[in-house]
Amino acid sequence: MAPKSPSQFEEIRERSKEKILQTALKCFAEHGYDATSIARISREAGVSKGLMYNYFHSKEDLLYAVLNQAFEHGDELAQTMMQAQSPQDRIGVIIEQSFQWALEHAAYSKMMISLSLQVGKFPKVQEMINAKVEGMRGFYVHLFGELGFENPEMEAYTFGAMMDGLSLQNASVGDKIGFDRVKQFLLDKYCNKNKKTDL
Amino acid sequence: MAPKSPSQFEEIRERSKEKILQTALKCFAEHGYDATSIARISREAGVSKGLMYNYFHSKEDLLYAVLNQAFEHGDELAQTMMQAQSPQDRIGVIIEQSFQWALEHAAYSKMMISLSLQVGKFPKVQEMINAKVEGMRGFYVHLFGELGFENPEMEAYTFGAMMDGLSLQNASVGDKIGFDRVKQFLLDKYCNKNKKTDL
Amino acid sequence: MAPKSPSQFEEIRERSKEKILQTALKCFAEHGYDATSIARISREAGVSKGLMYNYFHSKEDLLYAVLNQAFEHGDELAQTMMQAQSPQDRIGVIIEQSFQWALEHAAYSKMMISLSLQVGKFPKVQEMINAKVEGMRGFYVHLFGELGFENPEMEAYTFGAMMDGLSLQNASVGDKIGFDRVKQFLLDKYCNKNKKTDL
Amino acid sequence: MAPKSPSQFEEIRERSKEKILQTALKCFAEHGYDATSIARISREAGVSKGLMYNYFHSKEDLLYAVLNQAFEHGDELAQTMMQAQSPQDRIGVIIEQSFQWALEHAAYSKMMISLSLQVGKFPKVQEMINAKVEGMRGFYVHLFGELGFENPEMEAYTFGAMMDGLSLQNASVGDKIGFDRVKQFLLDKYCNKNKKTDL
DNA sequence: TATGAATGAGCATTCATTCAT
DNA sequence: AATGAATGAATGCTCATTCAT
Repeated sequence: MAPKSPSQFEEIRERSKEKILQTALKCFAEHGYDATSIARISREAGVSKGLMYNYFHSKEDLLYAVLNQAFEHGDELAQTMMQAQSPQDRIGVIIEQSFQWALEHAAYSKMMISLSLQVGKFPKVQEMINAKVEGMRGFYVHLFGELGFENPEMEAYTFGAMMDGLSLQNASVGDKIGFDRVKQFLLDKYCNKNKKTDL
Repeated sequence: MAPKSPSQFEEIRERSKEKILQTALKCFAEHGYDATSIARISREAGVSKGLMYNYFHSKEDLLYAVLNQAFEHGDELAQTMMQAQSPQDRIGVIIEQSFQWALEHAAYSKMMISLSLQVGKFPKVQEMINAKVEGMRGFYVHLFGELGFENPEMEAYTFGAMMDGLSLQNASVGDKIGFDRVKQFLLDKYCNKNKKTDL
Repeated sequence: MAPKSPSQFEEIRERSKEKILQTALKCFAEHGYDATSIARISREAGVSKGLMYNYFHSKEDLLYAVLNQAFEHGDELAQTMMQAQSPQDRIGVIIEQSFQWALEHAAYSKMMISLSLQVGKFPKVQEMINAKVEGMRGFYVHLFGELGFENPEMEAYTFGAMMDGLSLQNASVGDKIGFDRVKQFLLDKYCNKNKKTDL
Repeated sequence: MAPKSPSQFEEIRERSKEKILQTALKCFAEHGYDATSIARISREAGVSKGLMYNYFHSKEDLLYAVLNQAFEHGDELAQTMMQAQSPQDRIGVIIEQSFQWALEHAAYSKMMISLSLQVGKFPKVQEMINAKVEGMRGFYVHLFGELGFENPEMEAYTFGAMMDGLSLQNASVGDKIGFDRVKQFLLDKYCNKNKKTDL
């Protein structure tokens, strides 16, 4: 009965929006963007279809919002990676984190790869992904230089391709070969870490 | 006056079928299976929607036909690869051919990757792809053993992942970094070939 | 400003649903289930095609809903029939009511007969109709026994067949011969009622 | 090689036409008019789709041709019936023949009833059926007069309705109650035949 | 006479989006 | 802020019919 204060409205808005975003991420990752209907998202988020259009202009808009949030998480991850001191530690952290992330968020990777393949359809998505990839590549090149490789650019590029390939494998058929062993192999190769990780 | 001869009909059939298959491949690759409508394929192939069902029972059937054609191409490639004599030559041929194939048939790769991500939807496709991949992996492991690597299994696996990753790059954003240089880098790394290719 | 109340929605839903059901019955009866397109029903009901799927999962579902409504009417009728005291009154009521129902709801009869002929296609419909018919037959046999017929089973069966035949006549060519006279003839025959009905 | 004589052509025409008609009757009876595609008829008749349009203007035309042929058979049957000498024999023959025909050609009855229910769609079919029914009714009325019934018109009408109803029963659920017993019951009732038939 | 490739209108169904309340 | 009824264009698919040979 009592009129709500502006801040209360704001809070309600944020809660609904967040709920929608989370549900949308889950659905997009689980079934893909195309196969996820607005009806499903709204049902699973417990809101009406109409409300979704209150916060997001269109289904595509919702996708961008979801991706932006996801990229923010990715950035936090990148920050963590860069805090390691020695180059060997840094690449170790990258390998560790990448595997962990890929395994824990397989559905999410799947969505990203899927989107990146629909070339003309989501130019904004392409841009977002490209920017990330380019940034990552620059970082890799520098890192492989520090590690003393002769051709850091190509090393960085092929290393990145390999990590992408592993992610693709995981996204498509899952962990059939044992990613733990692959991770250990890579750690040995790039960091000379002989001690087993506890994973 | 006389009815068309069976061979005339056969020729007409083959021509239409081939036209549809090619257009379907192009569309599936460019926009993905789901986002490609029968209407679009028929429009771009210059035939009626109805005709497609004269040759293919369903959209899914058409997909399988396209894939079978693709796999036939792939098999021819595999034959070529295995004819090289020394292990160094073999991996060289693999690298050369893979790059060439990926660049020339980016459409196929794109479609395959896209399909491999829709896990539950096309069990037949999964099977076809898995069988190929497993076969390839076995071949790789043996090859890296011959090449004297300490851990041929992991080397094979990471090498395969890298090639997949490159293919994915090509399929999503195209050749931005210069695959020629990457190819040369890999040839140098795995075959000690110092002479530049003429590309 | 405020969202519609649940009861408002409920009312709107009921109105639309009822409109669709009535139109569907009319169309199914007039042209048969197969020959009636969803487009036609929605057009005649004055709603969009899409809306129909808001209330009924499929065309078949819509059919079942229509049938259920019809059976409810039938059940009410059966209740009335059984309230008559003497056997003569009961068969009189049956004859009166059957004629009245067949004439007033020719659409229902037509649809039912039509469906009952498509044997393998709607097992559920077959079941529903068979159950009704069997129940009715049992009732008839008992009744003709009470009326003192020598072979109540056969009398009941042929009586039922005759009523079905009349219904079929009405459904196909309409009342060409004057069902009133037929009804009077049957009342005279089975109830010795000499007084004219007011129909 | 040798040019065919006109009579040879004629013979070929007749053979093809007859084959198509027979197959069409079989298909229409088995699956109904609507559910039978031209493709199916031509396939099962072993001719091309095009040829069918050489002999019959349309699918509807084919239906009329099929029905005409069928009615001719029916007429032969009627001739047989009328050759019996006494009225008692005549109605006996009618009952016997009707049951035999209905049981042997259930699919065919089904098609007729089905068609007769699609009122506006096949006016010609309606006409054909109505003409037959009227003719039959006249014959029945006369017969029931000869048999000494008080109200021959109504007796004829209800008798016809009953036979129709039995046919409908047979067409929809088949012989569940034992038509033999029903037949015997009717023979006893109308012909005072006490001797069992050998069926 | 005979063929079957080709057409296009029609079907049931789905779904992003709008809007009155 | 929030609802869900309503829309209509699009989808995969079917089938009677036409036509060049």
